[in-house]
Amino acid sequence: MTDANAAVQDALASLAASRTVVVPAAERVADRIRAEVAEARLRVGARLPEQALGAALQVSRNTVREALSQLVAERVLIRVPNRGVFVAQPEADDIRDVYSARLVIEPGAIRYGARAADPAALSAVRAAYREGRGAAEVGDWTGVAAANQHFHRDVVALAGSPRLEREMGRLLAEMRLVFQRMPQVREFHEPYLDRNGEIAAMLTDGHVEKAADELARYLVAARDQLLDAYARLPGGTGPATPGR
Amino acid sequence: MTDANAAVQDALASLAASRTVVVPAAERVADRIRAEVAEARLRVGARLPEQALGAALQVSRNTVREALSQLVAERVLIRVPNRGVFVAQPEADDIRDVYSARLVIEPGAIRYGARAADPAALSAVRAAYREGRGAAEVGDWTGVAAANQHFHRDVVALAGSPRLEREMGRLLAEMRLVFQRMPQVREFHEPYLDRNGEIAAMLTDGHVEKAADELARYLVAARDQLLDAYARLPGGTGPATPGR
DNA sequence: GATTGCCGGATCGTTCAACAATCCTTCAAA
DNA sequence: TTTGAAGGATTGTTGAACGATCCGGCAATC
Repeated sequence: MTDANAAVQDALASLAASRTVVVPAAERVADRIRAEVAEARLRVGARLPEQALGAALQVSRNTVREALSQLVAERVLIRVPNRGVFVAQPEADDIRDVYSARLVIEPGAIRYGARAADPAALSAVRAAYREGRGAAEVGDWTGVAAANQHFHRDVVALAGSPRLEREMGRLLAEMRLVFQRMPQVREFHEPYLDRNGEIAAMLTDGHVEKAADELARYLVAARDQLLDAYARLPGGTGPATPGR
Repeated sequence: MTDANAAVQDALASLAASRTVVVPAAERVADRIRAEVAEARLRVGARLPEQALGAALQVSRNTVREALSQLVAERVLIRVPNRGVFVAQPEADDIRDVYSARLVIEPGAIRYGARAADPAALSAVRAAYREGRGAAEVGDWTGVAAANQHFHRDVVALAGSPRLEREMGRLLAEMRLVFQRMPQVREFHEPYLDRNGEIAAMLTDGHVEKAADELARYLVAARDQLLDAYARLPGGTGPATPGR
């Protein structure tokens, strides 16, 4: 390939990229709010008034509505008709449901996933475990929590299904909302770090059934620990959406 | 309980019900379009112009946009920025992805589902199989196809997770779009009817691992048969969204 | 005949203003 | 203390308008 052809190829690639970079305003607003929630700057139960949000972000109220609807579809927010949109506040039944879904998806991905024997996918699972180990060694428990999510995300990536990965992303976003109300990050993550390592090792050694069964037991234990802590929260576990 | 108390109770129940019956216009529009697609009156690739739709349904264009966005989030429609919204037209990669997801979720629900041993849930699976058997006996292959979807829906219900059931509903909606392009309903469903019955029997007999593994093989076979037929479609398998 | 450039029309994404409906809070009356 | 009414806030929807984008058709050029 000559230099002239390479230049044309570069220009075409750049043009194609520029065509995909234009992001509609509503999507930008949704991205922004999603990040605010994910980083816990927007707390569970917080109300997002359309008017104020439009003024703050310099977009019209209609655009805000579109963005909020997108996040409602992702279950990050919840819309109460005629009352407003709130950051979702998962309650005990939500936790049970999320774990019921994870209990099928995660061991299922290990046992039946199209990439369950793919060295690259397995390597990502191990890397996520090591990321958590590294964070724990410097006492960065927020980092341990993040790495734990990467671990579970990468387990589901064994499925080789973008659709399933997106749904898992939604479940993990809900888990982050759950943990917003849990100050004791260390308590909920430290006991599972070694278990992540064991599961990763079983996977690497090809013991998929053992790994799947161990992960199922792990998820049951984690769910029960969370439900126990939730039941002891101040203010109890009321409706999933508070008053304004 | 006296008659006067019963009347008050009735009135209160009626009032509570009326509070939940008010459906926002955008949601009614989305429900309407969803049904048109599910019943194949709106074909894959069809374009849905906002203006015309608003005039036809007597709602404003903004309300149409909200409804369309909801269906885009469900993957029933696909939005091409600045060009319009189209009924999604799954291509080969979409089929691969949907099956990769189902290959994890369905056997996973059998193996790890919270309701995998629940007699009522297992009874629903058997009933769906019998529904298909009944439809086949009168040559109603559309009915066989519908019963087949109920079968798979009810397998996933073994998970005991409303979130997972909703996601499965989306995957099944996509399968219906796939089959819109397949005139030979009988060919794609008849071979699997007996297999549905075998899986249901294994479940009833408590052979969950055998049932899960058989379902995985079934899904692989179904996927490969579909991909083979898709490759032979007239017009080939182009981009997932046609021109206007 | 094939390619390129321009123009017009259609319509999408967004904004704005307005209105009806709903809900919540506050205050006064019983 | 309870009930009812009024006021204010805001949500759901409508309609008009405008800028941006895209596509198709037509004419000019090679």
